[in-house]
Amino acid sequence: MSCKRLYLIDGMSHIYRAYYAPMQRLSTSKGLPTNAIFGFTTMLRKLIEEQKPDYIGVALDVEGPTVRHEMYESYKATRKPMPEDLVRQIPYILRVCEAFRVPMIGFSGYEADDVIGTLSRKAADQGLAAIIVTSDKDMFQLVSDHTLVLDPRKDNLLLDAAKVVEKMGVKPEQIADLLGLMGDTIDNIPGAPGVGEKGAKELIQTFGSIENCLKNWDKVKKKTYRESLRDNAELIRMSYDLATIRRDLPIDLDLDALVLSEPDGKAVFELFAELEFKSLVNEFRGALKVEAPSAEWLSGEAASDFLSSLGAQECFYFALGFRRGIFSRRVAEAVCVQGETGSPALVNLQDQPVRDVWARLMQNPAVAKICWDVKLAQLSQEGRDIHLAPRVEDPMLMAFLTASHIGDYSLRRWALDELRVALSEPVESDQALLPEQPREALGTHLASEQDALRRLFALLSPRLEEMGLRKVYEEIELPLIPVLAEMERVGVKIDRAMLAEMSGKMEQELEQITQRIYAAAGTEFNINSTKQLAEILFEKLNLPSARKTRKTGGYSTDQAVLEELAVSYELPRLILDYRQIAKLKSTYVDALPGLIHPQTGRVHASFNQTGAATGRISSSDPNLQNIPIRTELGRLIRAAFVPDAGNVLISADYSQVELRVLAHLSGDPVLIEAFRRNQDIHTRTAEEVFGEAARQNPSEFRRRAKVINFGIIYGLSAFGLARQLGISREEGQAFIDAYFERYQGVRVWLDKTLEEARKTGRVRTLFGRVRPIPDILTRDYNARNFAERTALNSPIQGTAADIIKLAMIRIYRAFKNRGFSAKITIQVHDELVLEVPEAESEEVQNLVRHEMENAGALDVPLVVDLTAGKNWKDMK
DNA sequence: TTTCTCGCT
DNA sequence: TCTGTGAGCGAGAAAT
Repeated sequence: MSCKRLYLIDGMSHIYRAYYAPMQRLSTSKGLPTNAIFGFTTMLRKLIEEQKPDYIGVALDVEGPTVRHEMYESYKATRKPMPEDLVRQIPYILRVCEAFRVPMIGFSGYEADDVIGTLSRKAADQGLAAIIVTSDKDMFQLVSDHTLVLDPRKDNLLLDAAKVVEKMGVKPEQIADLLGLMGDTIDNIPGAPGVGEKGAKELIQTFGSIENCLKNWDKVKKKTYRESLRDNAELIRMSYDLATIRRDLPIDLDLDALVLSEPDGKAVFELFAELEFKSLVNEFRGALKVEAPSAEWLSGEAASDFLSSLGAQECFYFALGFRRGIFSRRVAEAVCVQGETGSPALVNLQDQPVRDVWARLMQNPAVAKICWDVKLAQLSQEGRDIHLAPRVEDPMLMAFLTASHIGDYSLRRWALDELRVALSEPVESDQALLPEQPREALGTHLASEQDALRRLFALLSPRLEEMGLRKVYEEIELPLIPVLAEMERVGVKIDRAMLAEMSGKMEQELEQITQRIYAAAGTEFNINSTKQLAEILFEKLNLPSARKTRKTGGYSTDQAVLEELAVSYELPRLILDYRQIAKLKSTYVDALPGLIHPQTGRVHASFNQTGAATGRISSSDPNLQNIPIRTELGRLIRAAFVPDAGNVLISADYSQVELRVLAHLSGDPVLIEAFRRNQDIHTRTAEEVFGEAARQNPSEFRRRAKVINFGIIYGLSAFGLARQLGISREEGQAFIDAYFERYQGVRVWLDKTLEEARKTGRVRTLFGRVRPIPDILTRDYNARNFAERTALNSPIQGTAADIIKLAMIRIYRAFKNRGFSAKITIQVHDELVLEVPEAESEEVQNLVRHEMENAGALDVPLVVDLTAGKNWKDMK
């Protein structure tokens, strides 16, 4: 087609389809659903890009009754009102159209269909091709030589008159007749009673139109149709009118307004940022003007004078520029600093005299040092003897505390979301930053980071206050920074030779198992590939497949599935053996030696303070919180974690800390009494729930009670409990009922916590840490259930996390105060591992026990189990 | 980059 | 009646 093309988008049809599309739930961190907005946006962009329209417009319904309602009061009466979480998205969809400069057209009293009908006719009159973008069959009646229908859901299927006949069995101009007879349940158009799709098609094909059918009703063979036509002429005519799209509304075809134009980049960027469409934001990032605050490079005396002058201020803000050192650890080499008053300035930290002044400033307790990620600032400067001393402020931790469900606490993300500032990529290299990097680019970047963190601090500090988080921030998170920094700096010693030996043995064993697997499978394949394995098991060997994977629907080959199969077949058992060894070898035995620092000879993992929404600490590079212990083979790896000569490892473990927290939070008398008497909690639960049976077979019923006790903390269902214990759902429910019968305080607390979540949208730990629960009232069944479990688990897990954090701070301070050289080296949620000079061991053990047991002040005692040893495996 | 699997509390 | 049904993490390998 050589003539210009006008694309008329049926807005309502796309909005509804986007909303109901089987896409994963999409919503912003603030809880605004965005699935329909996202779907609509994707459709719009794809259409523009692929079709390159000359003219484009979106037709939308206008609120209020239409001529069709006047015609027939039941019109669309069966249609449910627009779902509330779609209603909320409509204004944003309008903003998407606006930002992309796609005109929206509606006409009061009529529907979007009528607007499209009218504009497509006018376009045809002017020699344009009109392309109606819709998935709605009603629109087929508009198809002609100059008007086509495009269905973007069906791979851009373009329908002309011939295709309509093929699909519907009638010509485009007969579609309204067809619909008039068969009716439409969605729009509640009645049609001819007793005549459905099949009958309507036949009648129209025979008689050509509704009028002709009515005229010749007596010639119809089938009795029901004949009588329906005879008795319902009025109804049928009205139905025809309802189904007929108007093509004569008094609206102009203003082609100048419909010309496809460039999107409003800034508006698109800001809208996508607000909607948290990450990839789309990136695409439009360039459109945003970065108003880079300017900062001047100072050197020599000017730099020293500037830094000295900051010592007299109340606070200063700084952003560091990093070079990448060993294992990607960062080394600070430049900094942009701004006082509470005055302009920012840039300083090269490679200059020794300047650095000395900077080091003194960093230790000046009179001035507050404000920086995004203080622990990183600390660790990236320690090689240069620069240490941060109180007071410090860390807006990153404020961000974490005020929005712990977000999960991303990069300055970049927060500058984007809260300030609508798109930071440039960080300037980082393996070389020295200066003079490698142009001073200008580095300076601009650091200045914009510094400016962003200063503004975020101003924003987040009051928010912290409003949310009642000041105490957690000042008494837990800030004091924890130096504790974690020291853990990372000290690291842990790994016995490289021991791991090398293990690796060799495992290699041999894997080789043997591999051969047996190939023999059992009858072919060689990549055992690590779940896809290839599934093919062998379930297609080649035809073993019964139990489950599909969640995302791609492939056959699952996880442990549970293989265990099940291993009862009857050899191959799955071999795979399980292989997997265990391969996992341990690749993840631990072979990976750990590579992380030993060449200078310290130790492994320095990161302990991330913002890694878990509940307030737990996470560990990475390597993760020291998942070193094996459950299996004998895995446990051997712990023997490679050793102290330096003359030192000993001490492990201090909270006993049942989460159930004790539950006892305190719920105030349940039975639970509290059990802990006050220092009873075995699983045995006690077994006796409470199962009564006499538990005394007959204590070990079995203790096992069941243990599953229930942990299940309660995680929000277990009858189904889950049944699966875990291999019992029926009904039995599972009976156990849960029996549990709550005995622990009524727990039931009350769970209900109260859910109520709080529903009322406030958040839950809190004992110490006030907040976890927002945005999905607690959503209509999405799965999402809501998930939110409920989160709401119940977070206060428990989070309070336990608060307690051990407080204990760590107390221990750290006590060590400093009393001059011990003992160091905390690892934290595993309810366990601390310390490296201690043998001479200090006994005193330190007493100290650690005391500080840990008194960190919580719960209504039940906190109990700590202490062990010591020459490696992390053999602890006694 | 995403998916699957599996190590820990 | 059924849906899908236990929290929080990080890492390696394969597939995309």
